[in-house]
Amino acid sequence: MVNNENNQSVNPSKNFVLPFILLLLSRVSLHGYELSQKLQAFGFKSIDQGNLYRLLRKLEADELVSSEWDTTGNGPAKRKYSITKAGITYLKGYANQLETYQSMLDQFFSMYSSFLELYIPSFSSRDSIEKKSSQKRRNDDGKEE
Amino acid sequence: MVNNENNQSVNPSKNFVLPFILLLLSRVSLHGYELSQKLQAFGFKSIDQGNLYRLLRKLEADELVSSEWDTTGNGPAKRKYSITKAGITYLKGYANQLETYQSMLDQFFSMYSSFLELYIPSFSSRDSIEKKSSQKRRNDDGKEE
DNA sequence: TCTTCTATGTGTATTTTACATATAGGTGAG
DNA sequence: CTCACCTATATGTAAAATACACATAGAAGA
Repeated sequence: MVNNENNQSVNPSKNFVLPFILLLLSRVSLHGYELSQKLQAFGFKSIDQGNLYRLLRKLEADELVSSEWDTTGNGPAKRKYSITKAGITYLKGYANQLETYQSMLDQFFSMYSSFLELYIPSFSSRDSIEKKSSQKRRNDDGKEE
Repeated sequence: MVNNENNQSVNPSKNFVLPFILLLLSRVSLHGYELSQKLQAFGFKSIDQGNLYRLLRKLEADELVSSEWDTTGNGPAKRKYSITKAGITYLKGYANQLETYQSMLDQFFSMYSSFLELYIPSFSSRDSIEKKSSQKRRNDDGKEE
């Protein structure tokens, strides 16, 4: 599931959630249930709990994360996950893939704007397509041309 | 595979290529081989030809596209695909999902910048993270603040 | 003739995802 | 005290998606 260095899938549809998990764990150790909630906050509306726990065990087997039981606090024991050095390396690789993905989406919406103008002639290009983007991008020189 | 109106997957990892196919067909009719090439130009580096043709037949069965044999021109006969009215409706639905996806990526890279600053203190935020984005986004008023 | 490119497919194993279910500690209502 | 509900982790398995191999066939050119 976790591909090796030269085999990281370029197809963004594979394990999309994985880089998000690694990124969250790069900040602070979390257990599965917390991860599930943070991922939902990220926009993953239907994380399958069972598969998430299975994925975490797989990541541990691949040594991208490590875990230990946390019996402090109340409620059932929690398995607290931390990222490993290898996990950080993978995070960087996945981030590169997500950039490609992002640029594909940019291309999609650029073309989609034209589509809307064809099908809905009254449509003005600023409405509703691009406004959900929470961030802007800069060029290398920091200007925004 | 193609979910109905109330069941369109929020998980962007499912059938990521599908909205791109519908978008391409919304502009001009294409046959599978052409689609394959255009998708590669979009950034899909490893479209499986066999699965692409299978997906197109599935889309036709679901009436999101229609096809007819094109025997003009030279070379083997081509199956020319066109988008249907239902296909256009689905395209709009998928576009909404991709917006969510885009915002998730924005959140990812926002957090990832902080990560890099922690792990690579000399990192300056304009370098290498955001520069691969081919496009910029505007606010609703058209300015780029 | 042989290779290469265009073009469309099928077969099938593997991987991923979806859905159901199990276990168990803790909290609060009634 | 028992029942519902939340936290927390996990397994079993069916369905869907993807990867990889291979088949067929027209046309072009060496």
